[in-house]
Amino acid sequence: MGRAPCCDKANVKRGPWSPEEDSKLKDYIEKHGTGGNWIALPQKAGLKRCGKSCRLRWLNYLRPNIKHGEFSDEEDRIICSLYANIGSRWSIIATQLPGRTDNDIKNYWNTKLKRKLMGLLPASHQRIAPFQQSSPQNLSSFPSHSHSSSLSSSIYSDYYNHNSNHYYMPAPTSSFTCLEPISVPSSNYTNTTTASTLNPFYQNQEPLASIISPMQYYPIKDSSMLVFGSETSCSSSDGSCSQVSLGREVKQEDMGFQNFMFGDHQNMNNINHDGGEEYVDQWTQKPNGHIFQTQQTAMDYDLEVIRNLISSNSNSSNSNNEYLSVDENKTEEKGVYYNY
DNA sequence: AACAAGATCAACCGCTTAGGC
DNA sequence: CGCCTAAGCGGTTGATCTTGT
Repeated sequence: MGRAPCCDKANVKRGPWSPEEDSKLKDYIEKHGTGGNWIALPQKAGLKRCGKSCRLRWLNYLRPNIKHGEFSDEEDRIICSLYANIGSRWSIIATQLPGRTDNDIKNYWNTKLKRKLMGLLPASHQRIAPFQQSSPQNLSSFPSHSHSSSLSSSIYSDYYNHNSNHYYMPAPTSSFTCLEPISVPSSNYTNTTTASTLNPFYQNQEPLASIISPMQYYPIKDSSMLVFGSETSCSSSDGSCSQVSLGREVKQEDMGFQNFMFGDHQNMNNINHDGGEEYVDQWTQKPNGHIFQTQQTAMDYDLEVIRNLISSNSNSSNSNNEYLSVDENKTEEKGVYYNY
């Protein structure tokens, strides 16, 4: 048999939470924790709410260290970079932004950041799908518009600030630097500690550079294995502060299309040269024991990709499928599976 | 000042996944 | 192994706030 039903929807309060309810929930959780059972919690806490609602309220609002207010340029960068790589996996993105919830990030993306990225158009035109207006040439001229918004200028500041401490791969034609401005030391990485230490922003966090786009870093001389460490910051998704590591505990679905590099040599990535175009063979071990090889071009993602994602998402109710379709254009699965 | 339109974001909905039975 | 439910997650909604006319 299964478990008891979630809640009787007819007898639960809905809508905005009152300060009294917030107080009750917060007090209860601070004293007793969630007990691993959200369904039973509201009754114990004296709340006439669905457990699901309590969970959401706690995770998105009442939980300690929740950060509200303006997103920084750095956060903007992280969000758009991750979005380019993993799509709308808000909970995963949230793990890289301590204090931010997936809901927050999702709202921010949908209401502000997306528009910033598309902000090359006047505000009065931004509701029109840009891809139906812009030629590829226009898109590729993005950097020349980079001072049109704070986001753009911050993003491109690194693009223009070429120096030996930055590894980035400006795409030959289009140059989306959301993907690029994470500073990376010039030495080859072999472990998380190195990346984290040399990137102050990522101290105590994942070395995001490796998540954003591993592909962007491989041209560094020879094989530059980027390895995820463990994540100790709270995930917005479950509030349990469990270890969330994109490299180690990422869900199966997150691994299939994202060419994350993993520690423990679970991945064996080789750089190849094929007719002048670099690509990477990636060997990704899935949780089910399969080893999954993908191939990806060196150019990886750029602004156009993000814009296409935005565009295709707005044209479809199934954003996941849309995202994957874009990804599939970039990634050629060889369809080789190895069972352990 | 009043109204409309747009922007924001908390909350809900519904689907997927994991795990108990 | 299949059924069932809780938890988790992303998409969507709608109330409220802000801005423009």
